[in-house]
Amino acid sequence: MSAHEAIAFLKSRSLGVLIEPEIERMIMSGEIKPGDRINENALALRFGTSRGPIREALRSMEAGGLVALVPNRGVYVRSLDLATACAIYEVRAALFGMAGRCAAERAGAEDICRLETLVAEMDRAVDAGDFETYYPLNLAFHQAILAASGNHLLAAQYASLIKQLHLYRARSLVQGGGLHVSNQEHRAMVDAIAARDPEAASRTHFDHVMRSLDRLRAAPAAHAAT
Amino acid sequence: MSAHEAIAFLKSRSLGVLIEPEIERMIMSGEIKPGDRINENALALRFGTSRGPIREALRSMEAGGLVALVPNRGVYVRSLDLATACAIYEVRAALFGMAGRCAAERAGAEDICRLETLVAEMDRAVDAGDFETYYPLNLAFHQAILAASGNHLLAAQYASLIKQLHLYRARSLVQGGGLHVSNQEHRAMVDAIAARDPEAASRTHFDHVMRSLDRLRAAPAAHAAT
DNA sequence: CGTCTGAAGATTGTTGACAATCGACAGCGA
DNA sequence: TCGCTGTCGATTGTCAACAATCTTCAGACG
Repeated sequence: MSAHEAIAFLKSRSLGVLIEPEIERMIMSGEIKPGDRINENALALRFGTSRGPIREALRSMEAGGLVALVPNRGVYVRSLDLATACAIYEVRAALFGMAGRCAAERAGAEDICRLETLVAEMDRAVDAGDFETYYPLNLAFHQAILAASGNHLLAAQYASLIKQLHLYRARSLVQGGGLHVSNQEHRAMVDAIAARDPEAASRTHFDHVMRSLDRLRAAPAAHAAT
Repeated sequence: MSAHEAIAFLKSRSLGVLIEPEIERMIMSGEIKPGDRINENALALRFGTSRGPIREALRSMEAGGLVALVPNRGVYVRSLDLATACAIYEVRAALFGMAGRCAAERAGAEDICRLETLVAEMDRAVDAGDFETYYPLNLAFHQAILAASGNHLLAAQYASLIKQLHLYRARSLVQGGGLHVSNQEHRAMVDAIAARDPEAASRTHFDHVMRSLDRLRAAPAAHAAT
């Protein structure tokens, strides 16, 4: 498969496309923080390219909501306030509800099996108090549902929202709230999918995200002014 | 206000940003058709710029799902097959359901008033058999609901999906199906919002789009192979 | 007659340089 | 001392040119 990889690498050779996920990684890892200005020259120097591909990558990321373009002043990593984060959660809830509904209608046996396995593993992690294991399992669980929905656009849009949520200043609070043990909800979700009950699946998935939104709203407004 | 406009024009001066909606218009108007290849030189010549801003605009549009980038071969106007169009409809239904729910919770009196006015006008257009009037009213009605939802992201994502749907080859069929007089559904939607009933609003809005999806699926597969 | 090879033309991907704009700072005046 | 103005450095926006790649098409070969 190394030949395939090499071909794929050569195929995807347009520096802008290659650079974009790298800049995304820099944002997600915290190397560049929300509100920071991005210097095109510095990035070009870092990646050993000219500014053209950098600008292309940034324009693509702007459409994805990760950065904001300010004319004649450069691109800034977007910084989300509470209201915007809540708006994202609402959209996310709508998408996730639909994902549950579609999964209930279309999930294959192996999809359901995988979901049940993940819930079981999360149960074990919760019992052991091992949140280090729980968190990635939780991510994998949500992604497995999106995959089971059979709707690629749905999955892509959802992933885009998750990325944007990383730009919320007080996201640690959200993550902390997310660790709120909600595996009972997860089990209800899988049960609805396994029962092929689209309505129940839609409701449980939707409510699952909306409860996170409630926790987000209830969290102390610990975001500093810019 | 001409001074303000001039200032706004100067402010937004980055050719890429200015060019992007222009290319969109060319696609929406059918000047460029789905599947067509876009020649950067031709566009640059047409707009009197160099290829740089053109490429930036295209990269942004690619993120919006209007065009597809094929390495070393150029950008193509995306062409949607039936399955992809259905996937878009599903996401659209999810978003629109959420929009109805939010509108039921947050719409102002003037929002509801506007919605009722639009439904009344559509009623009149239907009675008169004036579909030429009905169609833009229908668009305005949907947009008014998105505005009443108070969620800008929701409105933006919805608008993006509508644009993408224009790329479906047999979209005339969809539009024809859309002209299927559904003003009773519209009235039910507004009633649910006016009654401040989020659940009913969510359901009516969601079903409204899903019924369009059913019509789309039922339509004869009149799309030619590429 | 069909297929393969190779060169020509066209188009994309990328670069470095130039012009325009913005923010900061020193200097001047009240 | 405070506010205004003009200049300087830094950065963005844009361009024209170069290199690499792909497509096309003519011609040779089996």
